[in-house]
Amino acid sequence: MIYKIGDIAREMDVSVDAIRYYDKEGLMPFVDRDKAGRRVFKENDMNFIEVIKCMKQSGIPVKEIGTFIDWCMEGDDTLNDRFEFLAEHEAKLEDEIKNLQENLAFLRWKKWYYKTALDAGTEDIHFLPGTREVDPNERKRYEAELKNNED
Amino acid sequence: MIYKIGDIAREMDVSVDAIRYYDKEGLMPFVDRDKAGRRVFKENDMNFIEVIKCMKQSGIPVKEIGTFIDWCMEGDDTLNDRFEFLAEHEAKLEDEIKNLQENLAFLRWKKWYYKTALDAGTEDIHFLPGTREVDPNERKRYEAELKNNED
DNA sequence: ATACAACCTGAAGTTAACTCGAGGTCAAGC
DNA sequence: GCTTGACCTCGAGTTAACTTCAGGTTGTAT
Repeated sequence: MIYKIGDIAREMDVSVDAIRYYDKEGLMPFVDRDKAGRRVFKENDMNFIEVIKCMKQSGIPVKEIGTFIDWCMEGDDTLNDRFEFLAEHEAKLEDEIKNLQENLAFLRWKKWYYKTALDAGTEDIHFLPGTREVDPNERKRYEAELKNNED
Repeated sequence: MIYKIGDIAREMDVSVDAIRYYDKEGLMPFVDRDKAGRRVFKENDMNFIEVIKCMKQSGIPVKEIGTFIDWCMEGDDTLNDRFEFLAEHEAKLEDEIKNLQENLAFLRWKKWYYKTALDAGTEDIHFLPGTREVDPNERKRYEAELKNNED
């Protein structure tokens, strides 16, 4: 089975132009061409495409992915480099996920803040009396309500 | 308690220039100035700073954060807009986290791939005999090993 | 046979989010 | 009184990752 650039773009969920850009930046040294000069991707190339897609989505810059792919082309001498690269980015991704989960918790508390304000018809319910300053205890009130709903 | 731009930069973990940029882009209409023209952040401003930090880290573009902050300045008429904004980004963030977790799982399988290759001294152990094409069964072998280690 | 969609290249353009440089103000410490 | 560090503005420069444009080739369906 072979694939054309459009198939790859669909598979990676990016534009055809983006694929050409990746290729130009050295992410696809494995790609063949047909006699008209069109890119032809083989079945085994899909392993690389999967790797590139994953790394892109994980926020690894194109140049770094290029380094990794270069190593893949060089053979067994670079096995350790590749392993360390992955281990490093595994750790980074773990951190990022943890951070995003904290951000998500924060967004949820703010959502509660606005839901309750909306129910009351005004944000005043969260302010210190007579001011427009947020009562520092409101967050605790939310956390308590959260715990309460865990039954 | 009041804070200066350097304090805010440290708190948000970005450069002082970045804070000035955010301000210029309309993210900080609440900030006061001292008589020398220096930015002065009040205790209540820290609520906004927290929101901005969270949204930035969640990947929300500066312009969109600006829209949200504008709504905050406008009062109770925009409560619903703000609630919907948060609900929308909550959903996006949930999706992104799910996606990153899948990417993390993929990175881990690739790490296993290279660890085993490293132990064997060659990537050949993952190739179909006589080729340089990855054996499609290798991933299943990894998954099986994963399950096995769950004891 | 001709239209059309899908592919190609090279070069220029775009956008977001900073970053840097030049030139200046101000308060505190020596 | 003078230096130093933290702040200021304005405007230009940078970078990554595409995107768009102009002009051209192919293979297939009507």
